[in-house]
Amino acid sequence: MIPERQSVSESVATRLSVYLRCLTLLESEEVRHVSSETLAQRFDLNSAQIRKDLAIFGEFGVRGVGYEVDTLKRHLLGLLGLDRTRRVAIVGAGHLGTALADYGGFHSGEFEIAALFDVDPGKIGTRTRTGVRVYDVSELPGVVESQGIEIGVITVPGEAAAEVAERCFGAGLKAILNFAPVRLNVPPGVRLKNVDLKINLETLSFYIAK
Amino acid sequence: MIPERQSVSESVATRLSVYLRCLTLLESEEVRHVSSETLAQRFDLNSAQIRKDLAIFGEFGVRGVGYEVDTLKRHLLGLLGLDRTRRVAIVGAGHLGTALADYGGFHSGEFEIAALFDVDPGKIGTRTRTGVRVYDVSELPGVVESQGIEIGVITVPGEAAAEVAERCFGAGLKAILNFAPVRLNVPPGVRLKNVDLKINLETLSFYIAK
DNA sequence: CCGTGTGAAGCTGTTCACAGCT
DNA sequence: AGCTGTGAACAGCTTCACACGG
Repeated sequence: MIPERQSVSESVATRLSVYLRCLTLLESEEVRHVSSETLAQRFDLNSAQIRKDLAIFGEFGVRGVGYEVDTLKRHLLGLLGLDRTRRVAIVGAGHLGTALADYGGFHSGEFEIAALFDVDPGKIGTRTRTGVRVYDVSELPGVVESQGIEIGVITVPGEAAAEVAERCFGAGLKAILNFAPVRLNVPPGVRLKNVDLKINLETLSFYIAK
Repeated sequence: MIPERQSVSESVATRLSVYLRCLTLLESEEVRHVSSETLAQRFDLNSAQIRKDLAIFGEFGVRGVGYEVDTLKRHLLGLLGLDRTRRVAIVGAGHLGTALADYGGFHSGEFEIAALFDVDPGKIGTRTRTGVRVYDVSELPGVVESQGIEIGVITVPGEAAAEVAERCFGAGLKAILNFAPVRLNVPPGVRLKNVDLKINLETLSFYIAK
């Protein structure tokens, strides 16, 4: 009935996260119940898709009534594995890495940036503005283990990314968000997502060209 | 024959950018000619897809031979509108905005971060490490016009994003890269791409959950 | 009667396989 | 002979439309 994670498509997983955000907004407006049609109209989604996405994981709605905002939100938090704080390590304490470490958007209890890593002796031992500590990359396995870190964010230059990725896998990280402009080969069981800023800009450029 | 930009799918546009990167790498290795099959094997792509993507825009290859690296690269640069430098404005001179402004990955001649914008009087008039100047957001239309800026990057907090986006449209920007965690409504003719870090992390979290 | 959950239809994007050009 | 360019097959995702349960 409930499918293997690997088999659920990226689009569905992404939309679950979108639905969660919509519900959080509705909750702050003290809306108690919502139908898939109302959700769809309000947030520019397709109602059938919402129902189908949710139905993959169970029957969260009530026929003839709709979904209870609070209940559905808790279900989504559970599905997304956000019923407990997930700890994140950022490898690469450059400007981007430290900006992400201090980025307010993550500090809602779902994610905690537990540590930064770098090779620069001048950075190791320091802390960011919000107090995230910078460790030597060689300490990655130990810190990941002791702090219960599960997700790695790679913000090193492209040349260093492949080696850093190997270290992340070796340290036991099971999910990687990669900002380096290179394609990484991941072992089975590890999930990778790329955020390639240059490719994003080039794609935009394509549509305004000519 | 050559299709309207709007009709070309996002995936194709993104892959053009990927192909460009592959060719740049081959060029640096002084490889002169390449077949779709070689490209596919080397960079883990599908050869039929490469051919089909390229064939949308013209006949860039030679049957029985393959593609000339240099020629194809120039075609791709042209298609992506990168045969001249595209100027970019970043709105939001916080840590993320300044990190992006100084990010080395852009400085290959294709893009130039021409200006930063903020509302904080303490930031206005300053420059980043690499010399990008911070302007008052109210100066957006004037600076966009005088500097020939075409692409906007939004790195303001979610609450401010909708208003900032309107200012970008008003200033005539035709492409927006949005880092704020909100869905923006764009007028026709403007291209939007979202980079939502929280959604990326939540999607990763989904796959390591349970 | 209303809105969910879902089979079926429709559509988009990917891959195959080969005709045709060099 | 070799590899591109491309119609046809295929796969996956989205949307429709309605049966079913509250």
